[in-house]
Amino acid sequence: MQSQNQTNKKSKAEKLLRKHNLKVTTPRLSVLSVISEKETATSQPDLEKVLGKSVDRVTLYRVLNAFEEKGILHKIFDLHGTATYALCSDECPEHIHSEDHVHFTCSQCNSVYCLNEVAIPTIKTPDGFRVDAVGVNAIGVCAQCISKIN
Amino acid sequence: MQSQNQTNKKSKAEKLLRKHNLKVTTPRLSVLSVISEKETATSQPDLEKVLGKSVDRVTLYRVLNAFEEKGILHKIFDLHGTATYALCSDECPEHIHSEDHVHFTCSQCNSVYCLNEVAIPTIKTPDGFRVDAVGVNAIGVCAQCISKIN
DNA sequence: TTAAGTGCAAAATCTTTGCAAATGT
DNA sequence: ACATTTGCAAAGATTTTGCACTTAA
Repeated sequence: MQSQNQTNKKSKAEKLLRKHNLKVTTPRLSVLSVISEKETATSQPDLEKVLGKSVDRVTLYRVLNAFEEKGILHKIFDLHGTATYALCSDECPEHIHSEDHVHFTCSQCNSVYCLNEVAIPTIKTPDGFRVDAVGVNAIGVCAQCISKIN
Repeated sequence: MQSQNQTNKKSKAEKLLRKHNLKVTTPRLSVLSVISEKETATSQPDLEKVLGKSVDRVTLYRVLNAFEEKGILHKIFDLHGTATYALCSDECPEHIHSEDHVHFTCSQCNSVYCLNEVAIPTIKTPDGFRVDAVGVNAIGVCAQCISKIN
């Protein structure tokens, strides 16, 4: 069952890469694996820690950039301006990242959750501004950290 | 009239500094001057450009950090993750920056506008999450850039 | 086979830290 | 006069670039 799961994930990742004309390589699979196993967006430093020396730092930069370009991942900045990455929910058109869902950032553990279920409110901006997308970032304490605090 | 304006601004800035127990120095006044003259949040690189060599880069870092700590400025990250700074609307409590207003980021010119007038909607998060603050970031095209496009 | 991708070394940036000199109160 | 703040130099960290070697298709 565990291995079944692994297999599924692996083939999913492979399909994803092929769909975007990216060659299936070890570093790319590793990155996808780490990111898709986490519920929260993963920061670049975290990725480096988890992947260790199995993936070169420079390669990591290039893999993440490629994934972002292709619309596989989207980049969110946490409270400290550190880049974090999460799988695009469905199909992000390349180079356009609407991010039209709510991000929740935990001020304790610094995790970024993508809350796809929560609806985005409509914002009325003044003037002659055109709004293309609205991102909502809630800051607070996530369930895990709340239990730790108590 | 111009000089009258200058004088007003100057004394305003001075009061602001004194209120927060910060000494009134040339670099600090320069930074406040640049930031308060712009309608949009100013990025650190922009500040460096405008201030030139009149203010040391390291000093700029420290001035901005001090201002953020004291609640004089708040820090927003633009689409590229670059730190930008804007005056806190009223009185931010020190060290806490709820940013309880809407930010509008122009995808053309990368400017960040603080829309103090627009109300923040209430977000209902699931689970056992505790929400402390909600930030809303609208992405689109600002009035100036729209006219350029046409 | 061959174009794409990786890893290493090295450059270019960005940010922080330590300390002596300058400045505001 | 004295604590703060500044500027410089230097350390640390982050990100980018160039190029030879490797690998997937």
